[in-house]
Amino acid sequence: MSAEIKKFSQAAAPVPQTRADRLSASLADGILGGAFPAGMRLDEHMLAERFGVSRTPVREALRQLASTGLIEMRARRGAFVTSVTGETLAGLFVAMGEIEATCARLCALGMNPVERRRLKSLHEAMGLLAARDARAEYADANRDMHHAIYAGAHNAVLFDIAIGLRRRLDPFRRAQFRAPGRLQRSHREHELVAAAILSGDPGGAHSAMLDHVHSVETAFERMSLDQGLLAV
Amino acid sequence: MSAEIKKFSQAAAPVPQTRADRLSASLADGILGGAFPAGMRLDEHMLAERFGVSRTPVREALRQLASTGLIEMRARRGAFVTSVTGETLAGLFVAMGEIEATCARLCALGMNPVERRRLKSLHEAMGLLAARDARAEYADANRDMHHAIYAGAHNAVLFDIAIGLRRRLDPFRRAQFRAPGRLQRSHREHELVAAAILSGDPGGAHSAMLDHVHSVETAFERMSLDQGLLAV
DNA sequence: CTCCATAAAATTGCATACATATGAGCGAAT
DNA sequence: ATTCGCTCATATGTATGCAATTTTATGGAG
Repeated sequence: MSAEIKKFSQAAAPVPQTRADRLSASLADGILGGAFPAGMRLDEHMLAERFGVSRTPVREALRQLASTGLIEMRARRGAFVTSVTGETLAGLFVAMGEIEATCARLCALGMNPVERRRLKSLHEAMGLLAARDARAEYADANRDMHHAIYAGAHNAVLFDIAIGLRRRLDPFRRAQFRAPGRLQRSHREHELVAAAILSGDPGGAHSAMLDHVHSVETAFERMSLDQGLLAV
Repeated sequence: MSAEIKKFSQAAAPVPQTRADRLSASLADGILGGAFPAGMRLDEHMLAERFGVSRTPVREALRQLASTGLIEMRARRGAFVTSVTGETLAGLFVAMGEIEATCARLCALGMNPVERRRLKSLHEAMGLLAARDARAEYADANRDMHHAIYAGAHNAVLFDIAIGLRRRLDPFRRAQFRAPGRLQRSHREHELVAAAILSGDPGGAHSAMLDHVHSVETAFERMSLDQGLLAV
């Protein structure tokens, strides 16, 4: 898989060589992991001291992160962790669903035999994981499956867009697999998507994927309501 | 329109306040205008001297441009103007078509009466321009029309993606309206898109928009073959 | 007590200087 | 003649210092 990602991805360097790149990755982890909560002001001096570097690579890392949507920069006012309101989150889910549905449609139209076989075996492996209720492994396989669909669309631009959206949504997706019975339901939805793609049904793949992402969003909303994750 | 853009757009500042922002805009213009040809190495010292600033804002502008796909940065090797091969250009057109088709579909599902009326009047005005063969004005109105469709999807993420793609394709779209009869044909295609949206036919809007973008791509390919624009 | 104006502090923006890696050029050995 | 390896110039990466702007604090007037 990593070869495919590397082939398509334009921006991200495989091994971050410069301090700014490493910082960018660390900051992204910190934001996604919750160390830097939404809305927090990211002071350049503080970050420089915290990571033991000067302000220059910090500034470049911030510029880089701003382009991913993780932070927001306002001239002469500093960088802020993007505060995700319920509205923007819903917008992200809708966009993700549309992009993934588009990829699925293109997969149904143009996946080659090798890609189809891989998609099928991935899906079947996930069935076993779902039966065992192996959540962590299922989540990993789920990521691979979705990436395979992005790649199967055979379009570098859509691939990058999809990867970027997924990165932004990742922190909010993590919780949803904890819902009871979610794995099995996710797998049933995948079944519809995979079947439509493998049988060459573009319209079916499109709507099946839309349904799936909508279901993920709903599962997330339930979890967030239960746990009070979102202050909407 | 500008209010709508401002409302949805996240990143771009309306008035570039910092030198890095101004530089970023200037460099983008230079690249899109042909002053910096594809594949050219963008030397930081050269740019700093050329624009009368230090390397620091130049570097920040380059980072910003890298995220738009206009240039490509390799660690310790410098920045290069992205060389658009025929393949990547085709990928851009496909992605643009899919995104625009998705927006059109969402428009058909959710445009409000005000937006519908505006879309209709924009389309009708373009009919007059096409009849007069007023190419420059038609191109402007065409941009407004497509922007109205992006906005009508009611999704900030998709809006930003669509605007970004359009920016990247802009230099290649300019020529296509010079093809004889292109305006009239473009307007007939718009007719199908607008009718489907206004009648609330999501599937029809989707496919009509896909057809339209494909037609734009074809027109561009003819022009570029005639003029030898692309060294494929 | 509230509000506004002014000034001080803090933070970002920019410039300059230094460190380090890349790649071109040259020379020697095979 | 070709290739390998070394040296050195050049360009990028990083650090630091100064300037400009924003924000906060403070003092006085209403």
